[in-house]
Amino acid sequence: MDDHFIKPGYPHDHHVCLADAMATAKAVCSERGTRLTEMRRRVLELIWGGHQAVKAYDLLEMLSEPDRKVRPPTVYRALQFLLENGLIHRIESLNAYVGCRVPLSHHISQFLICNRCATVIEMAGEDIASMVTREAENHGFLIDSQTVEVHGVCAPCTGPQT
Amino acid sequence: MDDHFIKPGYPHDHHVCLADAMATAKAVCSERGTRLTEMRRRVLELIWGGHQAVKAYDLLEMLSEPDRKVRPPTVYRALQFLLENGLIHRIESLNAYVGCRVPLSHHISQFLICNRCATVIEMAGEDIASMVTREAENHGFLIDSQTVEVHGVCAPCTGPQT
DNA sequence: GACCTGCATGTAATAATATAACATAACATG
DNA sequence: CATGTTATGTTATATTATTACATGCAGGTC
Repeated sequence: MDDHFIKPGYPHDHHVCLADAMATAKAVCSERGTRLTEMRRRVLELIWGGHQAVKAYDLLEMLSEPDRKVRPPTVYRALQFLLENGLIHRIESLNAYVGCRVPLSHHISQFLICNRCATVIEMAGEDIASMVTREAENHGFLIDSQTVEVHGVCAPCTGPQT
Repeated sequence: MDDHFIKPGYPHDHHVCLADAMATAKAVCSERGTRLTEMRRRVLELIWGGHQAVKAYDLLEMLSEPDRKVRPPTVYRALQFLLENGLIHRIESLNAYVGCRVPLSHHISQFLICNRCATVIEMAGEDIASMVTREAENHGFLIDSQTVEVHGVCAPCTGPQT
């Protein structure tokens, strides 16, 4: 299998994902004139610690020191910033946050969520998105945002065969 | 427009929806040998009070009397029962619950959610569902359940024209 | 540099959503 | 009616998120 396309859930050199994500974030913010502050950078980095969705209060813990506790608003504000800038997604069915691979059209989200290993795979199903749009139009519905969340078992978790 | 197909969001004779839903629920439970108890029936009825999603704690309030307070577990248990029997859906992006129009395949949910009037329209997009399934299969992903939640503005809320 | 301004973060309190654990009641059935 | 099962009641608490107000810090302007 081509190494170039990373499949979350399979072993891979994750620090490439992380580095990529951070570089992209920097670029996006600089282009938009928004500030990727230390706190926001740390939160994004923690979320990109893997391909699992991360919970706000887990971030809180990870950010806190015994002496220096971080409080919820701090984390939620960083999350809001990252969401607004399309750098992360919220997985509604998990109340958790995951790094975005395509920080452009962030009102379209499509996820495969593994119930075993919790890995979240972001799909870029143009065809699904446009079919959803068409269906909505048939109802005279004006779309703001669309989300697809699929739960199940990812390929590595079903075993090598199948 | 044909009166026979009710469009949530448009004026209609809602007690037909309600009556339908309750009759279906009764049938489903009787067929499955599960019990539609008084509490479950009341919760379902409240949820079917309209085509908006209803929050658990709003149900709590509606069920409580000044003297006789209903507690969270009671409501959440009723909700769980109704979910398990495919009589309601949970709207993840709202933390709220809405009546199900198709109490069969309840691990496929597709909703149009109006940001203005909060009406939830359940779609039955076979084509969307199968495209999602196909896309998941391409990733070697084994589906348990799939959810589509689309936010935007429903037809009546965009005005009569458009 | 001194000063302002605006954005970012800190802090305290609390709201909103949901579950665990155990006690009691209602129901079905031999 | 005794018994096991399912449903509900009750208390406490866990989890997720926001409001409101105080403080700090980065960048521009004089």
